[in-house]
Amino acid sequence: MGVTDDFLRGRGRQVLTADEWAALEQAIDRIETFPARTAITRRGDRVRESTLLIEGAMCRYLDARDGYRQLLAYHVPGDFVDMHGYTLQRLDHDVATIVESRVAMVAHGRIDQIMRDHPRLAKMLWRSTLLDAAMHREWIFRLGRLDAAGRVAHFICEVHARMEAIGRVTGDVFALPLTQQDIGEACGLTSVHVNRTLRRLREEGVADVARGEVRVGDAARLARIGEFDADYLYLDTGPWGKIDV
Amino acid sequence: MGVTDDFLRGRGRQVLTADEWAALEQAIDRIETFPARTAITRRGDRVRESTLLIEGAMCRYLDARDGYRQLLAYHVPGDFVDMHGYTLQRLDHDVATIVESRVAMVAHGRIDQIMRDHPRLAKMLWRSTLLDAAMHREWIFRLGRLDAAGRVAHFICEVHARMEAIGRVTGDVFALPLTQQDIGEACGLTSVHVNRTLRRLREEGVADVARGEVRVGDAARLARIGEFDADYLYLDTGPWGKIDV
DNA sequence: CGGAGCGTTGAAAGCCCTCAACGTTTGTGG
DNA sequence: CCACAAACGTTGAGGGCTTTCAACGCTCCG
Repeated sequence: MGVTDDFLRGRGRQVLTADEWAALEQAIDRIETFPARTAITRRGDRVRESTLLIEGAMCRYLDARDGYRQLLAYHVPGDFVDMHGYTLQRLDHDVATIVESRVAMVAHGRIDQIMRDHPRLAKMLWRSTLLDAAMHREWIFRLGRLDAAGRVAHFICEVHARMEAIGRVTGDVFALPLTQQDIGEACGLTSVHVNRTLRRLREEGVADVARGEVRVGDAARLARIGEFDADYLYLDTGPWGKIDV
Repeated sequence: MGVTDDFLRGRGRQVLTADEWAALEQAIDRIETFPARTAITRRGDRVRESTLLIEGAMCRYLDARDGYRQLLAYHVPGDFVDMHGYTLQRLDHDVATIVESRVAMVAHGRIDQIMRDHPRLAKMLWRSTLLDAAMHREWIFRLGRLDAAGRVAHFICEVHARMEAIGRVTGDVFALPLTQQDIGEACGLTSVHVNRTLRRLREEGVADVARGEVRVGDAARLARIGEFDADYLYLDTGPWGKIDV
């Protein structure tokens, strides 16, 4: 059982052929550990390898002129953080750790090999980038159509579902090592308003976000506030989408 | 010169091998025409083919509880509108035409063949979905960090750049067959406020949006208002990203 | 020519931001 | 182990941007 096990966990982990499994494991060049709050890649950088998050938490963001930033994605263990860099070559945003994180580095040359020799596996990597896009779409919806409570609730719901999928929810509690400022940057809100919003959610028994943890008090209500439907995470179909190439 | 020529135009159109060209052309099952304002696919639908927009304008969107919708993407000729459906199988959003549109239908079975036999071509299709994701990210930024004028300006800049790339800008004018309501749905604004915002942009000579057309008066100023940088469209690297598989 | 959809404008209300101050937690070095 | 500083969290007041509500003009098409 190698590090790619994380990539498959919670994604259905259907049968990999021995060949495919080996190709995925061998694609990993090395494991690296980055400290908390560290930028891994900058917008415009040419990238020659992609990173699979094994342990920790990471994010992607764009900077605005006024110094604030907009989070684009939040990453949990098992996520390919910048697989899109394989084909696009240059990143259009920054990538950073939230807490100390262990990541597997995958050289793009290895992915070329997978593209040539393992079309099913290639399709799975493609799929991981499409899930990113699906989450992006839901973030657009969140920012465009929901009010502060809805945005925060939607964000919590998403992370909850994804943490659940990788077995990192204990009871109704899961880790969310973000400051209120971070949550604001994800939801297009100021940290002050995030504070007020979290207080309301807490007072109403919907969710308690504090000290890097979330305790979900009323998941159904939280989902309703955030107009959340986990469909877009495609948790049911697994990494292969039940089809063959 | 077949219909896929559109797909390649403005994307750099590097050399395709004769085989790859043929595979792409043969992947097209048929051409269909849909009337204006018609939903092509609904959220949750299982899809077995993808659509390449040849002529017209299309969009993708999510519905909110209150009846309003949030646009997720705007599509111009040459865009693969739902290539992600190939791997995800089921759509997480609706797809519709804006005006009457001619589209090429590509059966997913044909893409399976391309995955097996034409890794370079497969990588180009993958790439097209990654460009979608890059645009999604920029939409997140737009909604999360910009005010009304910034959002509208950013949106206009994006469409301008993409229309330019496919040779559909004449002077400083290009087609944008959207109502103010549509623009609001793209930018997370009400149509009333879009109206006021467009008036201001018009009065200041920055851009004139009316009667389904945009006349860009001051592109530099427009880009500054929208904090727009076309990097994320990857117009320079072309469909192949200058690498080989 | 009539109607429906779209565009335009004004007034008032609401949500979120800004600014400011203070309390709390965390981490670090003496 | 304590002290201190820095970052984070909390709360209040006031202001601004956008929404809501409403009315009316315009355009286009049947």
